[in-house]
Amino acid sequence: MVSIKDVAKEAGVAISTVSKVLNNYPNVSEKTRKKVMDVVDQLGFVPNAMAASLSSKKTGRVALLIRLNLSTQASDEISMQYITGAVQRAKELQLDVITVFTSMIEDMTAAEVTNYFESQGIKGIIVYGMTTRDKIVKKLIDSGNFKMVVIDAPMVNRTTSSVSIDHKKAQIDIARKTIQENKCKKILYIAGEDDGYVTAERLEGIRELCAEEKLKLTVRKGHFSELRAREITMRYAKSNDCVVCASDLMAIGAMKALIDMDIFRPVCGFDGIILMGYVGKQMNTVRQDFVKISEEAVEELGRLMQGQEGRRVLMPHTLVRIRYEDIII
Amino acid sequence: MVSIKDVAKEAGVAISTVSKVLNNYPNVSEKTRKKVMDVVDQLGFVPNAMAASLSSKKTGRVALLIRLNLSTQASDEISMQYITGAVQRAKELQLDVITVFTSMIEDMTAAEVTNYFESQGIKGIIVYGMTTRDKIVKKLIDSGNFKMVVIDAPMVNRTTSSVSIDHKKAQIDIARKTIQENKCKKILYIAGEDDGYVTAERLEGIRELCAEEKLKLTVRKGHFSELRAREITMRYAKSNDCVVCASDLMAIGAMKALIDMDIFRPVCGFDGIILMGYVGKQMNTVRQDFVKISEEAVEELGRLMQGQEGRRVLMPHTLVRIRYEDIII
DNA sequence: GTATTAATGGAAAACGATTTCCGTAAGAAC
DNA sequence: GTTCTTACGGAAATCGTTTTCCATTAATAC
Repeated sequence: MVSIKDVAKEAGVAISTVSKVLNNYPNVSEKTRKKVMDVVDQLGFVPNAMAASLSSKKTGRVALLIRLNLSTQASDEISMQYITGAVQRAKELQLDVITVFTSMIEDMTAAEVTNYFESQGIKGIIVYGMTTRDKIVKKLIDSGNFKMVVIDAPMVNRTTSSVSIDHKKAQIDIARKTIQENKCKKILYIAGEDDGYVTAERLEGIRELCAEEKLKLTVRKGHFSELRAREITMRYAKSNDCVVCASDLMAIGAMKALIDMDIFRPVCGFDGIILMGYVGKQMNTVRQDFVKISEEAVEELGRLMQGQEGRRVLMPHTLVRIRYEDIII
Repeated sequence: MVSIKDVAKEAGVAISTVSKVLNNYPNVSEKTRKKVMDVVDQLGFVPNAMAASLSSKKTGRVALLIRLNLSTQASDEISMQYITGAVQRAKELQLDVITVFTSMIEDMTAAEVTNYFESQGIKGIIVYGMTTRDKIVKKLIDSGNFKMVVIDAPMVNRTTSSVSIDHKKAQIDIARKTIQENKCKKILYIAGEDDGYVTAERLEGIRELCAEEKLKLTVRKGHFSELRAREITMRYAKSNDCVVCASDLMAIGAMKALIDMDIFRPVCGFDGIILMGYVGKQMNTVRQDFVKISEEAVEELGRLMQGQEGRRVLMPHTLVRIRYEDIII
């Protein structure tokens, strides 16, 4: 492979001059700059990233740390969209992403994880799917060795940003819409995981809405499980007139139960996954644009790596009714 | 960060001795080895991957090059499983994977792509979803700079292996099962893309089966599109008594058409995606274990990087009937 | 024409490992 | 006790960059 040395020799300048041209240093004459760039193009020179980062202590390496909740294709769809958005935007920003699943690091100590990322030259980490149980993430943040962006958790400090939609507002919006459309009074709410941030936010939303609108609210924990949601619906749907779910998968479970019971109750979900189009009934849901969220996370990470301070980024959500006709390709 | 120098000083030996211990060189006494390893553990030393690869010209970096066919969640599910398998197995083999989508490199010249991978220290590439149109992959192979594993394409040479199920046999197996169960005589076959390897293999399979069993065969191209499959079924299902599809998504489209037309025809698909469980009707399909295939691809790449020659690896497939009850969690 | 300053390019150290080559000490043979 | 091997450990070069610091040249002012 052609090195900076070859370029220097061919262009008749010193190695340091080539480096200066490549890194846009100011004190290089236009003439020299052009001469060097011509040779670079001609020789097809691309700097060796290893050498560059060893020398400069900077790298463009970033990790996407994903917690795979369940091996259902709902989680696949969401994770894949996160990956897609991150990888694409990273390429544009000249970063490269390595994907890591939390399962791969959960039996390491915090020091080991930190060392692992550091030895790989990783300077920034995007985290998705963490819960308050994941002490690793906190240690990663506390270590101060990485710039971090946490998706769907409100962690913000000097070196850490958070990116997410406003889950509380989104839950209120979609529930209000569903309730108004159907003039409901008694709400069955199927919540997510105990220790999740999004679960807490959404739950707070529905509570606030029901208090404000003076609706009766029954809350049960569905743990983001379709089966659990189905069982809960079986048990509590009769005595309520609306089923609000904290995820699409649970909404699908609820809908299946209602079909089995042969009763009608409006159901709404959360996330906007394509699977919703295949269950035969239309349901309201909140669409999160996971690709955009992920793109924004990468951009924010880039900003942090350039020295900007951490902050909270709120992304927009939309209310939709997913129809099969809209998604078939 | 703690360097090899620190370890050497602390252990009271030379830098080179530490390196020899770390890289399992033979001529180090057991005593010295232990002394060094103790210090390594104590200091939490992890070698700097940049420096190591710069010096040794070896890296553990591998790329997973994925072609996203459609942005449907069928493709999401499959891609995600490939990524999951690759990333996990790679970690175990001490490799790290960067994910790249073909869309990101398709406007580069072959030389640019090669340079890009080389400058990143990538030594091996796993390719999934290529068609004969993708000249980039051929150039990557021809460049001789990378060890490669191609999933679902029969490219094999000294430095390139292929991994896939036996698509032809799988198509024969699933079609034969469906046809025998329903005693069919006239088969409507909805094929995939014109220029795909798997399409050709599966098509050859169904042709062979129909010739052997003296069945009437009608072939139409569905381009892996649910909508196209639906239209084709609308048009040709009446005059046939079985619909064999080259993908699950097309099978779903076919099934929807049959429901609309209110006629019964056995339908079978290909891939074994979870979505099949949600369409309400049971269908036969071939299950490909994408995670395993991907794991095997990484292992094969590892073998190639250790000097083994390219070969063809055939993975097993299974015939299944996906039921909602089996997949709900 | 000389002195001063600014602009530019080059030499060399540094980054953190690997690896070759060589010197020394320990062990075996006599 | 001396010589010859062998095993082991250390010094130093190397990988391909970045970056600091210094030397040279050109430009400007007087």
